[in-house]
Amino acid sequence: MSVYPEGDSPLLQLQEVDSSRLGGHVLSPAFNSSSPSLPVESHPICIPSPYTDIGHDFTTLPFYSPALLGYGTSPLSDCPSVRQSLSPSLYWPPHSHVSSIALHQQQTRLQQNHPTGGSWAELTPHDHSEEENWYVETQLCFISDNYIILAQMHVSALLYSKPLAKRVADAEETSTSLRGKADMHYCAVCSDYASGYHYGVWSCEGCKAFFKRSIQGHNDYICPATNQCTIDKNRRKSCQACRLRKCYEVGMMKCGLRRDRGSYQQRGAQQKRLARFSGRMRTCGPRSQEIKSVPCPLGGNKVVSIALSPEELIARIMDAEPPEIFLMKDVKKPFTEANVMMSLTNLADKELVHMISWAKKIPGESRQSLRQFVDQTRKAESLWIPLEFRMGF
Amino acid sequence: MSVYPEGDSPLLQLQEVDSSRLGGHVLSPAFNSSSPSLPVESHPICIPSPYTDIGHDFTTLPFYSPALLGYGTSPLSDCPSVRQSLSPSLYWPPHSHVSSIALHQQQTRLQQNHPTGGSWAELTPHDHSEEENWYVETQLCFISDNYIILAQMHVSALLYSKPLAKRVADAEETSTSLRGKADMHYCAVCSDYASGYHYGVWSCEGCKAFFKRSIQGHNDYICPATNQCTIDKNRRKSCQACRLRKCYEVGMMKCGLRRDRGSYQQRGAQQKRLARFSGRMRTCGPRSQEIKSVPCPLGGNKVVSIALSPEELIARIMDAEPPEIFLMKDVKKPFTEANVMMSLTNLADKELVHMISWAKKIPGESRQSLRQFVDQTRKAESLWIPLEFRMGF
DNA sequence: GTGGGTCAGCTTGACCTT
DNA sequence: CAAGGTCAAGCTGACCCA
Ligand SMILES: [Zn+2]
Ligand SMILES: [Zn+2]
Ligand SMILES: [Zn+2]
Ligand SMILES: [Zn+2]
Repeated sequence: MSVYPEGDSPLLQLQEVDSSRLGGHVLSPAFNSSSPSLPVESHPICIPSPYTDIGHDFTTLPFYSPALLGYGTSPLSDCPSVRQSLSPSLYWPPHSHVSSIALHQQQTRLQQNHPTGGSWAELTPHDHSEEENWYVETQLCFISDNYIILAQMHVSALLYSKPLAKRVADAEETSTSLRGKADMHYCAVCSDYASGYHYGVWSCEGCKAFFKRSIQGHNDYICPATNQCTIDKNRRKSCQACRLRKCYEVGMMKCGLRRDRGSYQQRGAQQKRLARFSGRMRTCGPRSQEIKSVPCPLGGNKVVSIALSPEELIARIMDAEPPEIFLMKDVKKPFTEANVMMSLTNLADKELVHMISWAKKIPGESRQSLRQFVDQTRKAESLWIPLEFRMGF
Repeated sequence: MSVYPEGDSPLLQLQEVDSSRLGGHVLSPAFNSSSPSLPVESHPICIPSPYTDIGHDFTTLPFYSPALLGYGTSPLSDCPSVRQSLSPSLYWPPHSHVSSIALHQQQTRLQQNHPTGGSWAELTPHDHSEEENWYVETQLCFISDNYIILAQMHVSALLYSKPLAKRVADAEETSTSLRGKADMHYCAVCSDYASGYHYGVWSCEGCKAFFKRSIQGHNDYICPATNQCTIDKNRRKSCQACRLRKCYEVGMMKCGLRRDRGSYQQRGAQQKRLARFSGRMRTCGPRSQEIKSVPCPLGGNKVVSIALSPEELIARIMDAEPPEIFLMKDVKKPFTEANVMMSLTNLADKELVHMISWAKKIPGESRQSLRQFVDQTRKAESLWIPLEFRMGF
């Protein structure tokens, strides 16, 4: 039975990798703190570049509303409020519009030409009193037979207390200052002079207010062109859709990046699975992916093409268990904030790929919703711009 | 058989034409020695756009190498010295490489912060008791059937010390007639319900008012995309530039006079300037565009899908007659070099847009080369960013 | 120092006047 | 009837405050 026809798989290159290394890990909560010898890392995961295909129609992509990447503390925090604001990684509200997804590269590249500083290299273990736990989380939920399959992935890392993006930006600024513009920041959205660090990025008053209005109310914008409008100081008013898209693209979030330090103590037992890495970073922990199957209260009344016994279903789910992924091998030395962040993002990319691949192997009704998910993800992959794009590597 | 064995020769041909023309015309020795300004050659152009798609290859773009646009003094001008100071920065030296277009943004940004020249800032309206006639010229050459179509556009502008609206009107007035076309009751611009026949076309209240405002005042719009925005009821507000362009394309005109279909009107001795307005086009005043058709010596025997009689070809060309564009409305006071340059650039931008639009209406073999032209131009459109970007406003 | 509110200035277009 | 005027409504962003 092929849950997902091979020909339709948009991520063939990834599935192939996944298939080759399906291990015996089955829903295991066990945490192997470090296995640097795992072969997973040796496979470069190729996320299709968002900059190659500009012919996509993004107008129906209901994906972008919340940030795709959620950075924050305490990924498994018990505080719902925190989680709600941080975990929306791949959660998109039904009402959200997708018209704002297409990337625009020029503006992004604008910020790229500064090698991120090495401030992080100075970090030493005793500095961790202010460290925060950043994470990237992805989750997928769909119906499989009579169950609701919920997959959660997250990659976490300990970072310094200061918001990473800002630290990177500051590092860039330091680099920039070498050219004489000491304390001048530019809006990550429109390249105008930034008035401050708003909603997680350096931005101008206009983009700040625009984003504020967008997240507060009206935001169903339509691009008159192809969702690739240039957003700069003079043209930012011309296309709201692309402006909002770019706001998200550069990392603007409704919830500010600053987290209250107290969340650090809120880590529960589950969080302890997370392992530290070199004293300042956590790997993805045991199984960064969790799979939960709960009875579907609605009763799978929808068509289930192939009925599976509980045992068979379990077997398939177990068989679909994805490989472990570890961050350590990806991280380049020195452990600059930039390097860590890039590795973290790459790891999140892999997580997403594995999750999709995993979901394909879950039998049953999931195919339809999975199809949707994959389509959206494929289009949304542009969001997973590796850090080098967003941070100037 | 191709008249241009190279395949890409039409544009090269254009280049040659430009070069020769530039040497003989634009660079005419009209300069007044009293001008303190830098000579033309000392201002290599750059119009580098930071917003250019870096992934594009501009090395094969022959369009911009030598000056496609000639900015210079009008042969009729009485104040060459001032003109000289204006013209330089929009010249492309023949040796310039297009590949240099794709510049890094930061680099450009730094360059932007240095407005070129300041001598002009001292110019004040009272210095312009003599009227000056500036013009922007654009030309396009391609093969249409067995003809080489050479289109030349130039826009002349009069700079006065006083508001020039009346002068403009004087220059534009031409009595024409127009025949109502059909039962069209939808806006020709945005497809909304038309409220009447405004400015020569069926149009809605919105487009009517928009066009009114545009011809009355501020109309230096900038398209955030590639001048190809979709203009409909929902998106017409998103791109003023494309909306105005479409207004002109569908035949809106300031004078709003209707022309009888098929009526011919001779203009000039050299060529007949037949003003046919098939329900939407009109001729309004002296035409700034000249169309020359000469037999192609190489005998373009390539496929001509539709054979047109000379009369038909002429008719089509006449039908494609673009609107007039005047600079005066755009120029902001004071007449600083920056303001004038910005207006000139905007004007050239509009010219290019209109020229492409015009070329699309020319039948025959031109389609292919036009396609190339448009594609390249589209890529190069980022070059046409108004001055405020290049001069750091 | 940032999130959010404020409101003058601008654009739009339905409606009105000439 | 159409050109041109009017102005409420919506958007923008500089400014302000907590
Ligand atoms: Zn901005
Ligand atoms: Zn857009
Ligand atoms: Zn309309
Ligand atoms: Zn446009």
